[in-house]
Amino acid sequence: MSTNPSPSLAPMVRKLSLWQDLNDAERAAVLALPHTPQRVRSGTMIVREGDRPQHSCVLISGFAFRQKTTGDGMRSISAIHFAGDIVDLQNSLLGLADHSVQTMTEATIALIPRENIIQLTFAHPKVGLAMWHDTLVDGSIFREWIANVGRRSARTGLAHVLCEVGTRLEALNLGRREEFELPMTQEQLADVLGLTPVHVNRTLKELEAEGLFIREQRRVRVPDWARLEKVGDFNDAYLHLRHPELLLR
Amino acid sequence: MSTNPSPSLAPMVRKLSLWQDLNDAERAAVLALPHTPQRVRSGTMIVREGDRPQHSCVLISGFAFRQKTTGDGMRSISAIHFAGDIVDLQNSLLGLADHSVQTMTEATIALIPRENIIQLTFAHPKVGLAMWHDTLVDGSIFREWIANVGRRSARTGLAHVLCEVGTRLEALNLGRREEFELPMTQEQLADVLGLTPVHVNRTLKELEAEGLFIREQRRVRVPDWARLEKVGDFNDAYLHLRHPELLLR
DNA sequence: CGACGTGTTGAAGGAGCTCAATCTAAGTGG
DNA sequence: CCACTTAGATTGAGCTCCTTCAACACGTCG
Repeated sequence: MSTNPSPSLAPMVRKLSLWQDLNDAERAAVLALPHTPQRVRSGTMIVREGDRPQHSCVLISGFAFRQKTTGDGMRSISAIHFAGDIVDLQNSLLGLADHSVQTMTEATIALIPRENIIQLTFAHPKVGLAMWHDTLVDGSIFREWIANVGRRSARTGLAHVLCEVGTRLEALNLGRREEFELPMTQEQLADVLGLTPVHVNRTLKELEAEGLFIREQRRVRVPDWARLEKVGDFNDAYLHLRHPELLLR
Repeated sequence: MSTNPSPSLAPMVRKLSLWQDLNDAERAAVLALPHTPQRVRSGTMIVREGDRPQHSCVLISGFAFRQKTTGDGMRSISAIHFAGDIVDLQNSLLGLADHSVQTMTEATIALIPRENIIQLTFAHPKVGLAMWHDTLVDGSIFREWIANVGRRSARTGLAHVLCEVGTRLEALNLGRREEFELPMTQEQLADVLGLTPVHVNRTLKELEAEGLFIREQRRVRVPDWARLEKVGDFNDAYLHLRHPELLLR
C-alpha cells in the first residue's frame, strides 16, 4: 500500500493537490486506486448520455469534452478537459449520465470503479474534500460559461474561451498561455458558444486580423495577453487557481 | 448534541435525504450545526461576487437566485433556488465568491460557519457525500442551462425553465407542477435565458396564447403538462430526482 | 397624488443564421 | 507517387430571430 507499480494516476494526484495539501498516505491511497489504463482514438465516446457508468475516468493524456444533445439534434458542449482532469466524477457519482464524454484527440484514460472512489472518501476524507473541491471548480466554470453563452458577443465569447484554455493549460503545466495546443475544430468551438461554425469562422478571422491571436495548425499563439484578456472580458478568478487559504491546515 | 431546540435546519436535512439515507446520528449532526436564522427582505444580496464568505447559507423559506455580472454590466442568472436549497456551499467552500446570491422574495436564511460544515464532513462522511451529491446536481443543472441558453429558441427555453421550476418545486413539496408559485420578473427570466425582457414578454404571451400555461399574479398554472414538456424539450433526468441505486447501502 | 417597478406594444435595425458553393490539407488505396 | 476521398475551413448572399429604442399602461406604496 506504500508504492504503486504503475504510476499512471500521478496526474490525478497532481490535480487534487491543486485543491488540498495531501500527505504521503493520502497520495499513496489515490495512486493505489484500481484502474485500467487504456489508449483510445480521437472521437471515442467514453460515456454516453443515458448510461449508468460504474467507473470514473481520469484523462491521463489528450483532450476531451462533455456534451449534451437537445431534442432537435443540436449539440451543446459544456466542458473541455485536459490531461490530469478527472472527467466524469459527476456521471459516475450521480448514477445516471446526463451528458456524454468524448475525446477530441488520441488519448490515454484510466477507468476507476466508482465503488473505490466512494470508499476512498470514507478512508481519507481529505481526498474526498479535494475531489469535491474539484467538482465545485467545474461548477464555477459552468456558471461562467452560462454567462459567456448568454451574455457575451461571439467576439468576446471566443476570446474568453481562448483565455480560459490558455490559463488552465498553463496551470496544469501543459503549455504557456502565450502559446498552447488547442486541437478543437471550429464546429466544436461553435457548440461551446452556441453559435454556428460559419459565424465562428468569420469571428475567428476577425480576431486574427486584429492580431489578437495567431493560429498555427492546432496551436494558438497570443502576442499580447493583456489585450486578449480585455477583449474577452476575462478574469481568471472563477478558475479558483489561487487559494490563499486552503480549506484545511 | 442529541436534540436541537430550534429545528430550523430541518429543510436542509430533507434536502440531503433526497441524496443519501441518513441515520439518526447523521440527521442530528446536521440539525446541531450552529446557525443564525435571519429574516431578510426581497432583493437582499446574501453574498456578493468577490466576497470571501465564511458562512454557507441554507434557504429556509422564500426564493433566491445566483448571478454574475459581465464586464459591460450585463447580468447572467445561473441558478434559481427554493426553500430547503443549500445555496452557496460553492462560494464558501471555494473561498472566493465567483458569483452573487440574491433573494427574489422575502426570505428566511440560516448562515452556517463553513468550518462547521467541513468538520461535519469529517465526522460524518456520509453527510459530506450527500452535500457533495447536492452540489453535483447543481452542476448538472448548470450544464442543462448552458444547452438551454446556447442551443434552444426563446420559446423552447422559456417552456423549459417553467418545466424545471415546476418539477423541482414539486420534488421539494412546495407545490404541484400543474400549479406553483414563480415570483420572478420578466427581467430576471431574461437574465436566465440570455434574452431581453422585451423578447421574454412577447414570447411569454405567445406561449400563453397557445394555452401552454396560465399566469395568475406570481403563480403559474399548466393545463397540459405533457404539451409544455414537449414544447420545452424537457426531460427531467438531469435533475437526478430518481436514484434507483443510492450511492451507499 | 406622484413615483417607481413591472409589464406591454410598435417600429426599425443588426448580430448571427441558413444555404450553398469552393478551397485546403491530410489521409488511403492502388 | 498519384488519383480519390473526406473532414474541416472559408466565403458569399439573403434572411430571421432577437435587439434597441421609445412609448405607454398598470398597480402598489409612501
